[in-house]
Amino acid sequence: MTQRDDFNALTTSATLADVARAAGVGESTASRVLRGKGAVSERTRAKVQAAADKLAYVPNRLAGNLASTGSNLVGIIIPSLTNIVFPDFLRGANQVLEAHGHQSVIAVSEYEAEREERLIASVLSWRPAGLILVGLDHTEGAKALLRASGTRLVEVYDTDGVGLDRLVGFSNRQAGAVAARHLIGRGYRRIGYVGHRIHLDIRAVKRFEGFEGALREAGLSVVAQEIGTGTSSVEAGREGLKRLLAQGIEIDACYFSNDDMALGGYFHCLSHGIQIPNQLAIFGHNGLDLARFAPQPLSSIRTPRAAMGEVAARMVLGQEQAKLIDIGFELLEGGTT
Amino acid sequence: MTQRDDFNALTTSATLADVARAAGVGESTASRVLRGKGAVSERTRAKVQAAADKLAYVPNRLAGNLASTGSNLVGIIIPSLTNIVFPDFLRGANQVLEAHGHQSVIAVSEYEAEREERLIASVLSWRPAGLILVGLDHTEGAKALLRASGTRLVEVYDTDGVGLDRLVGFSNRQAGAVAARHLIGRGYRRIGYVGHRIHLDIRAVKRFEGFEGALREAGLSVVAQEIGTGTSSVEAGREGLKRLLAQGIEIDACYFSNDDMALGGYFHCLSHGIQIPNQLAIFGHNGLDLARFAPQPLSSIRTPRAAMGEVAARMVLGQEQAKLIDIGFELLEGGTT
DNA sequence: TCAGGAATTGGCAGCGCTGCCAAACTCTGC
DNA sequence: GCAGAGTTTGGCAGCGCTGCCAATTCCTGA
Repeated sequence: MTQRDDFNALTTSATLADVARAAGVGESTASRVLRGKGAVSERTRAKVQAAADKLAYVPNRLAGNLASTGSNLVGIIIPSLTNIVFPDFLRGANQVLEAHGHQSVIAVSEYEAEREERLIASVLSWRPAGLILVGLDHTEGAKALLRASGTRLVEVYDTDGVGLDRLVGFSNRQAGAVAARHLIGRGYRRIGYVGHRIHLDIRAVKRFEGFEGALREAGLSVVAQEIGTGTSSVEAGREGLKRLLAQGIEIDACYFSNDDMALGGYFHCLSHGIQIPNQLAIFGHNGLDLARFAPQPLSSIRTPRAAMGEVAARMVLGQEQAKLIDIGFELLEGGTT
Repeated sequence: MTQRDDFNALTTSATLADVARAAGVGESTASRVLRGKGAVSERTRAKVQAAADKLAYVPNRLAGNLASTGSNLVGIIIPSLTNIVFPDFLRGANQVLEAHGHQSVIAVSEYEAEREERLIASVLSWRPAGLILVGLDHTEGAKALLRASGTRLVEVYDTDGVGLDRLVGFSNRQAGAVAARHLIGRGYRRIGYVGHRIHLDIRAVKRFEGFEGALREAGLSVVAQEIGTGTSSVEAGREGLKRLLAQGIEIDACYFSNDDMALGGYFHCLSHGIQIPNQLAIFGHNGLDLARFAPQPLSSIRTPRAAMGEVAARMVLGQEQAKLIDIGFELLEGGTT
């Protein structure tokens, strides 16, 4: 198994002028043919196309977009790639964008607002057709940049607040409340919570707030909680529930900051012979596919991530009238509650 | 909750010339300050910086890169976003690229070679600094494009074959063989296989080939198999194992095309009271975190996806001498075999 | 004080493409 | 055969920036 060495031989790629010369036409004619716009006779069209093929011409969009002011790039800045939910979102967005000839520039903020601001500046320097951000919380500097740029902006994942331009998502607060009411409705009264590095994941905080609020309305409260210091993961959920139970406070149900965490809790119970849901009920958030096919499907809130990506993409392309779309969520009454 | 309307007011963003004028210096001086290269006196530096800040200047990289020929974009084309392994890879790559001031343009081929070719052309039109592709199998047209472009190319995930330029990955064939030898070593003899839409996932095919080869060396063979028609998922794995067992052929171990599938199989066994590993052993591929924290950690092959992303990024930036790096994999002797 | 060299600075020609406009065709119908 | 209207074509000025080179200013030390 050896690698070849003749790749990357000096190559200067052909320009539009090269194609035009080879086809014996003017630059603008060649341009018209290759972009498929403007009237061109069939005969010249064929000539130009042949020349382009022969030269393996790849248009230079740097030049094209500079000349026509405005690119077909769409920037997408997500908080993380470790949790499948953002790739799910990307998939939906990307599908629509690609179908409309747009390309995504993706950046990852790691849940840090300052980093997000830097990334926004970086992405804006490509003069994108639009920008998609997750959540409503951005630095003042970021907001100023966005406003000054005039780029179409779509914020996603969170409708608990006011967005800057367009917005598609769901209410995390309500999702938390729905989770709480579900548990209450099933008769659970001593409810615990296991969360992850919560100070950074603002939406998880909002869910918890909504959860607590609904408990309070029912005269209840979270009787024990355990907040991890790292990102969410199956491991963190498993550890979290273990520590929560070690507190010695009796609970009959546990709400987790998301499905990864909840699955960890579920695994902990399986390992330790804790009966689900009789001894302990488990509730997550996101409705991950993988948790739906556990022996007992995880009770959770299904968030339409890919659909949200599609809507966000359509919004960013200016194909949606509404400035605000609440895409909702769905209660999954699984077998763990 | 209402959306504001004053966003996207007509804004023409400031140009370098605007900044230069506002600072009372020449364009090239302003350019030097803002790029931080070239000697500039502290006094003018401050003036220019102040002007840029005041105007909320965001450089236009379309123009910048056009002028300097060559962008700081790196194209990454992956087969899919539904399986966490590619986001894992992206995360590693993205981290290194961002640290070096590069931006990733990401596209998804859905395992279709023709689509990959289109995406390559599309990405090349941005004159990226480099390109990362998954696997070694590309259309002739794609290869021609890549060769003609002279862009630095890194192929990843597969060393069972010869790459076009740079290459980092591991041998899927060997991974399959290691899995087989592990099962054989543990005494399993009647081995089944559950796979997914295998004609598209060439690397899964290679793993299976390696697996079968190692069985053959031991005088064994796969006694029953079930290949799904869709993409890999927990559900497909669960269904697959169910159908496999329904065939009525007795097996004592099952190899799955990856961990998602294997986890599905694991869940099936839990649901149906099949003792693992006594009645049935389960082996996956990828070493997903979430499967490591199941009651019985899934036996699997851990692939260093994020590390591979980092190496690929370094290669694409020209920071690696080697043209070929086998990054290996690790046998995870879990509790399911 | 002044030559000589270093440190700064500005001007301007492109990078490859698109958009506009005028020029050159082609076709009508009379 | 020709005006008039349509269809096709080519020329060229930018888009906003960088890279080069020349011009200017600022220091040296003698």
